Amino acid sequence: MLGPDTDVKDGANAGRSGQGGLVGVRAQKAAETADALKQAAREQFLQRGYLNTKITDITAAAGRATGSFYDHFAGKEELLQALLADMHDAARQDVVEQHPADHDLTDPEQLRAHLAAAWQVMRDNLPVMVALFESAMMRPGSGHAWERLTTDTAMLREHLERLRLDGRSLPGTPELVGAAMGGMLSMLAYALLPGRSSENSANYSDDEVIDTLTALLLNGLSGGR
Amino acid sequence: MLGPDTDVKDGANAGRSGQGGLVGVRAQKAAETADALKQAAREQFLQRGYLNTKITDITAAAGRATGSFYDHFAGKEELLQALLADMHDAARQDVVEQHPADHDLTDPEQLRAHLAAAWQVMRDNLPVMVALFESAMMRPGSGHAWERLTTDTAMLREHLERLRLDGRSLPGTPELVGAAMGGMLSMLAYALLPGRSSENSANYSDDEVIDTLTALLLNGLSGGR
DNA sequence: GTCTATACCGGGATAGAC
DNA sequence: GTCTATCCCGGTATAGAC
Repeated sequence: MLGPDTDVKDGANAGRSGQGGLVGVRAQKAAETADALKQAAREQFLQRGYLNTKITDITAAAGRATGSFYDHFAGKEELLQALLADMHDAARQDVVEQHPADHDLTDPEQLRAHLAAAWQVMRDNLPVMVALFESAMMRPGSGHAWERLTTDTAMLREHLERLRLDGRSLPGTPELVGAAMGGMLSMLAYALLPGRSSENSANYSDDEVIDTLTALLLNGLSGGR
Repeated sequence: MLGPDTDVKDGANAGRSGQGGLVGVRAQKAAETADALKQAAREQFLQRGYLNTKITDITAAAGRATGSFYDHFAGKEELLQALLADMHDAARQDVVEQHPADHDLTDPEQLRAHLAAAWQVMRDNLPVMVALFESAMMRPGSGHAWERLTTDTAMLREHLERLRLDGRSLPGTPELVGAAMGGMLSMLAYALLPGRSSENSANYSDDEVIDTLTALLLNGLSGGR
């Protein structure tokens, strides 16, 4: 459970070594190392944070030598991009297939479903989320933070624009409202999700958080009255 | 406009140098240097971010030598604490005097006033806010982020608790709702405030932001209907 | 492909002259 | 009190052996 599996998986391919199939045994081992590094990076990012994680932390956790890192990635930044790409690949189909017909964020069930989905995505990809969060927070005034906020809430914004087209009046521009909602969501996620429940003083279940956000965003503090 | 004023202000006191009054001329010069360093730090934190700012950036901006820094502060962290203390001192009376009688966040005017006040405080103390934000974001899972979120929204939480005592039903626990609101606010502030308007793609006036947040928090997406 | 060993550098922190 | 000069460490990145 500690390190990623280091056992060689190319047994089927390695019956005759040296000769090598078209794929290449070495290439497979290389891919394994790259994967091990990525997996170790995820663990480390979550535990120490992205900025605090040193290259040596990653290689050590992966059980590889320091120098090996640079055989696969140019640096920490590039590794993060790779993780991001993996995440997108994995998320692509999910999003597409379960994002069907109507969108009305005014409907309690739909709003809740959207919030829950977003929350789940963040939970499932915490290491990457944390890393992106930190790297975006790094340059105030550069617009990076705002950029992330708007791109991450693109889907949300579309729904809000649809609402507006349907003649509903929004609290503000779809962009700003979406950013506000997204900021709220990601800030809470960053504050609550990464903590091991024992140590963290806050003890809210996912359901409780999502229920609260749904109620707040749906009817505000006045509770619809 | 570049560096802080280096002209000596103790002219009234320095008529006879060497002898020295009870205050001490050197002590005054020292205080000036400390102030210059703090002021320079604020500028640098805002421009480069807290984590990116090197000691040498601060001393250079203050027009002092590197070594001088350590005659006044043990390190960057301690400097930040000093800035924080200054901010609290300055903010103390303002908060106390203009925070009178009734609190009903359900009242549009009062909610707006509270949001506007919070926004203004953040704007007025951007460098410190940015620094605290970054340093809190640094250790995921440590609870630091959650801690900041809850302490920063202590006042908000109290108001919410009062609401609840008055029999109003809230979207969730005061703590969680307050954290959500605070997260939304600080995230937006971090994303919007530090940008020089020209470069940043987002161009929202303070009023527009506050109006939007007021409407969103008051009645939610459904707009009270 | 992966290792060990090491060069290299940014930046924090200190010593001692002025 | 402040400066200059320097030490020193953590951490990145590379070279070359295996």
